[in-house]
Amino acid sequence: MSQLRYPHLMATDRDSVLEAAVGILSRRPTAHLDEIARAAGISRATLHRIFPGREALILEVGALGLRRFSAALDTARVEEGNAEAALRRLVDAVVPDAALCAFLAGENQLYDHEEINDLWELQDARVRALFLRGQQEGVFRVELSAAWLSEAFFDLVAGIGWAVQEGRLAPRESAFSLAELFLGGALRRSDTP
Amino acid sequence: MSQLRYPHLMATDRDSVLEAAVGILSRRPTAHLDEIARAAGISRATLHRIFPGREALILEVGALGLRRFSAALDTARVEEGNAEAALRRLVDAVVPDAALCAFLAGENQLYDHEEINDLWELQDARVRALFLRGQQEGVFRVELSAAWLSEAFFDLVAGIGWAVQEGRLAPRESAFSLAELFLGGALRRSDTP
DNA sequence: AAATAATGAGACATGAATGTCTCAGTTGCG
DNA sequence: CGCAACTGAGACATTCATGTCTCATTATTT
Repeated sequence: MSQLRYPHLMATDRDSVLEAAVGILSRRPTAHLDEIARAAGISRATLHRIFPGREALILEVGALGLRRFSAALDTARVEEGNAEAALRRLVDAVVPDAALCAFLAGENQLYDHEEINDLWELQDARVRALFLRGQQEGVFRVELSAAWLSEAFFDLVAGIGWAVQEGRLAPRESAFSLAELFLGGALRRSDTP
Repeated sequence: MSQLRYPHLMATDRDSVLEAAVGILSRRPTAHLDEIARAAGISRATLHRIFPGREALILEVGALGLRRFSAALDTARVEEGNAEAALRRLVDAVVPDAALCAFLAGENQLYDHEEINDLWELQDARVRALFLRGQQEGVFRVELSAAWLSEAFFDLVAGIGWAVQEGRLAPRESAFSLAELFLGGALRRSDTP
């Protein structure tokens, strides 16, 4: 196989196909391989040469999403400093891959794959830990469980991904909109703490 | 057909099947009809007798979701009184049907059906109008667009539906968690306005 | 209790998406 | 220039969900 020959080039090639696939799959998870191949600018035959089949493709999309999300957590250094600042850094880091996260959130078929599941659990735990830490530091509200804060955060990231992809939200506004709504809520306040 | 014979009984029967279908479809939109039939406690043959086919079933699930959501908007009287109070009423009214809304949010296949699309647009406009009114009244933040507030609200409703369905959130906490996070955000505040 | 209707189980055909193959055209590299 | 690898287009078989049908069983009504 060629990926053994040109590992680096092949990796970016695979990733570019995967990103094209996300663009289609995040909207319609049942899209035909034909459509995905066309979106990636390659033929169905080549798509099959890169990924053994649909299942493998979906799996790799999930793996890519988790890699990106993991990298975003690293970039944002979520374990360091003030919890609110850490979350804002996470928002900035994750917004570019929001579409990928939207796919992850909606695709529960991946959850019977052990390796993917473990990796997801790992990243999810990091996010939950961030909220728990923030609650202990008195930064985040304690009336809302850390699990729900984490869940809601993912939901809104996915929502950002969908909204941007369908042109309902300007990409430049996305990070601000996500951070402000999630952290500050919808209510107007006279004094900003 | 029997629905002509016992219109009322048949309606509730249909709805109960549809609700069972939502339980499966909101998680896995590609679930086989076999699985849906078993979840509804009927055979695949009977499922076919009630709904001509998969497409018809999906369509009716969407229509049910929109009926419920429309009814929730009516029940909450979203056009009346203080916008914040109206939204809190809406949360209470919509939470019982959160799973249905989660399906609606994720199912973009319905959007090429004119009747469904129009009905959806109507309800969506009511929600947007609520946020716009709230902004004009000085209740909701103006830095976030009404469109995004509406989008985010749907995302969180869907998230509530998923979380409850998968046991990650207690049903009794769901309305509180949704309203508090959406309205107040994740940040702890010294004074509650 | 008899008759009628509804249901469930299963067989069967159909169609669509997938997986596999071949071959001609293209690109890239020596 | 020539060779090797890669790609795209298409044909083909296969698989599987769907749609349709029949028949025995159950329930419902009269």
